[in-house]
Amino acid sequence: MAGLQRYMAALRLFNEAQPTWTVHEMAEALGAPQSTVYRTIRDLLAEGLVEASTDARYRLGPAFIEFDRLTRLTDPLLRAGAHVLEQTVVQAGAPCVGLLSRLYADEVMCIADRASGDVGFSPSYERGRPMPLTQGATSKVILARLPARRLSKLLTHAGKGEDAALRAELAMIRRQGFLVSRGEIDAGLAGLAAPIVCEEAGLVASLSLVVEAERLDGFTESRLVLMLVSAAAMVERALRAQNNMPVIATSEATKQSRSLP
Amino acid sequence: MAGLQRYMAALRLFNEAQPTWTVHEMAEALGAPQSTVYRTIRDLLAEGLVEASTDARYRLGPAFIEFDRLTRLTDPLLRAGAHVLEQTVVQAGAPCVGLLSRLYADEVMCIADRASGDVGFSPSYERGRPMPLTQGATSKVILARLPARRLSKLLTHAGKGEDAALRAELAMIRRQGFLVSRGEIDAGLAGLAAPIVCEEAGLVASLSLVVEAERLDGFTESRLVLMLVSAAAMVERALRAQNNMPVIATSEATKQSRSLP
DNA sequence: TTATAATTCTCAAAAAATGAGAACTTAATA
DNA sequence: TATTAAGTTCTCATTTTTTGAGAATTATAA
Repeated sequence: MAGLQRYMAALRLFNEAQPTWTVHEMAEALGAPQSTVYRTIRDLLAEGLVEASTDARYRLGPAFIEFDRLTRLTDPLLRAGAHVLEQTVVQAGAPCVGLLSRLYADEVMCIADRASGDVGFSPSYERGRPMPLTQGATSKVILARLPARRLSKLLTHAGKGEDAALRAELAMIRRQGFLVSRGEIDAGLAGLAAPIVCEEAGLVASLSLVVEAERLDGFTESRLVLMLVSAAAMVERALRAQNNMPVIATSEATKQSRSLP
Repeated sequence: MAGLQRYMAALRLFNEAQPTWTVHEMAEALGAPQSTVYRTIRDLLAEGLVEASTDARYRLGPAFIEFDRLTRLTDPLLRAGAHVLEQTVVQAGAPCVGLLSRLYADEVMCIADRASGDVGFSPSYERGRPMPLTQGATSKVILARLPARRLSKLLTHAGKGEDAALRAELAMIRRQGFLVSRGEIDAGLAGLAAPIVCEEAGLVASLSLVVEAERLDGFTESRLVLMLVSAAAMVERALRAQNNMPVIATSEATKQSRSLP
């Protein structure tokens, strides 16, 4: 393996299940000789992408925290949606976690989460954690609004190309404009999601709420869905406003977007 | 330039001041032909480290959010300190921002920040933003506790190797065990910081609070300093506890390190 | 100390990156 | 629709880097 791939293959070894690795372990996992892995690690160390732990182990380094901040400042969905996300959680008026999520490779990843002050649970969807494409309201509203070609490719890749039930469900979600699911990801929790689509930016995402399923009576469900759909529309408008002006926020751009009704 | 450096040089172009770049701009900035830059970008795209923006521009990609989460789950200082940080901010009983910070290359970077509910300011120190080594309480308490050799190297590198006043101040901080500074980073704000040192982990960091300078009367200052110093000690203990129980608890590693005094 | 593990270094062979420009795509325009 | 122009990928001979095996060196622990 060559170039960037070699380095990324090494970095991708570090995961929740095994957050620290020895050179020996990495060499085994990558099928490469130790001398090569040492060289790889040396380069990654120099860039702050990994750092030495104890006992000759290595872990991911602080550079990611720096780049994460820049991503946070840069990502159009975050810039457009962070404020709405916060409002949504506050206005939900019940213990809940709000999520902004998007496609990431062949999965869906939450890029911002915001809990109300009083939550006693933590959903599997959380900032930076890739989640399955075809499970949960958060993911499925995104799938439902994907361009046909992109969807087909993704589903095929996920081995769900022939799943007629899923296709039908996605069509239903597209008509309905939102989705509520119960216990599909976490037992006892319900997800409510609305899609966020911005053609100009080639962006399909979702705004969702996770609440305790038993607290979600019919009235609350309707109220939260209405709120979510409106909030998603606000994010869409903010995205469009962004697109009509450069990403680099000059003071003028800031003024303009603030003056929108 | 070769290997990882080439890719990182490209990624490091993306910053707060210019968060999106065209290939043409990058080629100019890197002093490389466009064909080379296109290849670099193609590789970075494939890994999710950059993504296409509008108008043939590129921005940092979502992979950093994923790695950031793993870093958050992995970093010993975060694991040991996140809870104490939250407690500290709550117990401060005044509008404030709490920070956990550490060395990062030749700078100091906050790796966790936590605002009390009622803050009306945002300090320059924030999660993921590299800050100068020699300014602000947050940075200076770290410098003060660095091993002599490391400190000299860093100061020389920063062009402050001969700064006798700084040396004297650091000696004072070392004796005192904390530092309070006013307006050194942000006008109108004060920083209070205590060092966090864990030899076993080769770690020197700081726990700090940022408050409005005018609200910081003598009594409050003493109270907050006491609290910070205690909180820092708690983080240190948590770090030591972690070190006796490696992140991956293989039975052998556990046995070995537990036998440490 | 000695032993053991961790890390860096050496070298020729193999593989990959380079740069200039041609070729191809895409989006906007006349 | 034809025509640009801009963006992106491709081609190929040359240069540069990476590779792997093991030796050499440097920490670390008994």
